Amino acid sequence: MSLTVTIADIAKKLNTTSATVSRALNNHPAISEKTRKKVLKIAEKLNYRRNNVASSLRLSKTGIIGVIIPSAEINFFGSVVHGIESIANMNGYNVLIYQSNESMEHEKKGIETLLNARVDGIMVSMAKETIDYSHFLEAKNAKVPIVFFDRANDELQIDSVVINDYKGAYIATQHLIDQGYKHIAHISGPLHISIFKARLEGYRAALKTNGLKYNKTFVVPGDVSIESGRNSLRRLLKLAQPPDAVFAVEDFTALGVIKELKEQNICIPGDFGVIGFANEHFGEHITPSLSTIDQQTVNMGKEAFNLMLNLIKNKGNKNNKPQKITLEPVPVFRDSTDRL
Amino acid sequence: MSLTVTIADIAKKLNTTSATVSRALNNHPAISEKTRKKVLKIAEKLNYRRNNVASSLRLSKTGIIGVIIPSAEINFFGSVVHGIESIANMNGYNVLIYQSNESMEHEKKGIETLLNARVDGIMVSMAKETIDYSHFLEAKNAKVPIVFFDRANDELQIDSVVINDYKGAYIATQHLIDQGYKHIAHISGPLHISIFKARLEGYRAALKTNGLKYNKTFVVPGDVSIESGRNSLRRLLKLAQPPDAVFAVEDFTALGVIKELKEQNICIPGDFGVIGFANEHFGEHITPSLSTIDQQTVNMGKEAFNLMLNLIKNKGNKNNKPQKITLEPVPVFRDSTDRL
DNA sequence: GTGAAAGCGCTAACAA
DNA sequence: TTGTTAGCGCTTTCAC
Repeated sequence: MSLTVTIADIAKKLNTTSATVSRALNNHPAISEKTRKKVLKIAEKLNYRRNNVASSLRLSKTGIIGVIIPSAEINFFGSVVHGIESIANMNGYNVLIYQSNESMEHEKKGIETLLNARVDGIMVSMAKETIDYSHFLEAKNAKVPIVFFDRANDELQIDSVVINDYKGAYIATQHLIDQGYKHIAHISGPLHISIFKARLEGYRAALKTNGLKYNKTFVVPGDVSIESGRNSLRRLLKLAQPPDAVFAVEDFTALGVIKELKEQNICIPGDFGVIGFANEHFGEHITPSLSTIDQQTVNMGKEAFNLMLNLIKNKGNKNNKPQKITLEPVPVFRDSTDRL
Repeated sequence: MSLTVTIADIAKKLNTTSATVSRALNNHPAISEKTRKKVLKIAEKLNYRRNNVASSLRLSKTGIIGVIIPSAEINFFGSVVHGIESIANMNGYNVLIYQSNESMEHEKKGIETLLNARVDGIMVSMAKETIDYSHFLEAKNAKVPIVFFDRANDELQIDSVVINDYKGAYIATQHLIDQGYKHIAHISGPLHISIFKARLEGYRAALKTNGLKYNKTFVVPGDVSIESGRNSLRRLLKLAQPPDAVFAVEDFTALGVIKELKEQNICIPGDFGVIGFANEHFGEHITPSLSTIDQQTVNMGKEAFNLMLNLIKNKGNKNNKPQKITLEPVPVFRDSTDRL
């Protein structure tokens, strides 16, 4: 008994050729119903399974989409991948995951690996560390469609799906103002990543609209982590005129802020308001529960995959300017800002 | 300019043959340093990239490991995948993810897809729904190595990595006893899943060892969710003689218990102790922080991959009986049980 | 509607 | 050390 059954084996059994069998299995129009049935029957009987590797080589397409994310352990990315996968499978694509661990080197290696694997497209949410973009351009040069989601870079002329971070930040800041907080600080993320920059701008815009003056010392650069939340808050509290609320660039930072405030016995939301960004699962369960901005993760994955599908079908429409889909942020207000 | 550079292109430039180029690129011993250097230089210059699809077809191996998980959105699985990936990449393998969404049908389709993709091995954590195992046997018949992690089935003669759930439950229960709780209840999971059954048994054993009598009304069947934690606790508190502690089958259930206790103004851990299982991320951040049993997720992924590597190297050693690695549960005691 | 033949890009046995 | 040759399994053009 041979380990792998090929179309040649089926052909032999039927005194026909591989070509006919291939056509039968692929529902080619020019095939008689009779032989199609015969082929299918034998295929079933021999437990035939198409060798997609051979097929891929012949067709120059693998039906695999590579996805590069910073970490599978962060809810947000797991959730976006979920969205991507659900719709990818419906369209006959498989998803190959590569984790960058927030490292640019890993990310470069990921692109390299995926290109070698001849994936039909690459979807990326950039690592925090990434400051050089040559690897993305390499994919582009290799004519492999590429799409960013969430952590994108606008200058690369690459399609992307993001949420309206500016608006989300604006809403978050406005909410703090509405709740009566007067001195609102912001702990930012790495500003070379456009979403983090946009959040800073949304924060500033909300201050301006409300006639609050923008105070440079109230913006502390962080790196999107619990620790950076803690440290940043400590710095803020040392100011001569400390803030009474923080809009943190994302939830883990906000969590660090809350932990530090609790340790210093500062009452949330009474004396200090905190709002994050991302709607990570834990926010619902901590005390006080965390106000935040939801990013429509599953939807983001689906939209990103749709962009990918377009690129694949249109063979990378280089004439058009890059598509950018912007999803609406969804406010999720909970206890950490609720002082009215 | 050709879209893809092949070894033939390189060979032409150097007036040599594909064979030589291939050898040079793969560091074959029988190649002169001189030609190796020349080849590498041209390859670099032409931006050559090996076509792994062709290579896979020739070598009958893809360097891809398929992983089937119930959902990428659950911390636990994201974390195990993280472990698998880290060590897989170190060994030159890539990881193809497939989500079953807890559905047996999806799981079957996943196996089918991965077999067609000619992955070098398949790693699975079974869907809750799965009651028929023919698809796993199909992979086995196709001589594709297969390994279970966490949600395994012992009867299939398939290698697996699990943690010692019995012992974990025993430790959790013993801890509650050590903290002076006298009336310990258990909210269980669906008992047809063996890990949940093992936890119930561990709980009973600990009671017995400590001379506490087993009270049937103290075991409430749940379904692994926050709501089931809440409801079960309400039921328990209505008993004539209510418990003063709960060992919950996993963390989300425990979270439901804590939420309900807080609403009823019952003091944790003073009046009531709570311990969970799984060490989900949120447990560290809620108030009071949740005592639990850690399952060594990343380690589990690594061990599972090592089993896979062995199977691949030994070409599925059918003589030996299946390997089963049992990891030790790691107690994580926090505030929710700390009343001494 | 079916068959013959070529070739996707790579690697390896064999020969030189 | 290098070249020749064959073939992995599939699909497709061209002929009949």
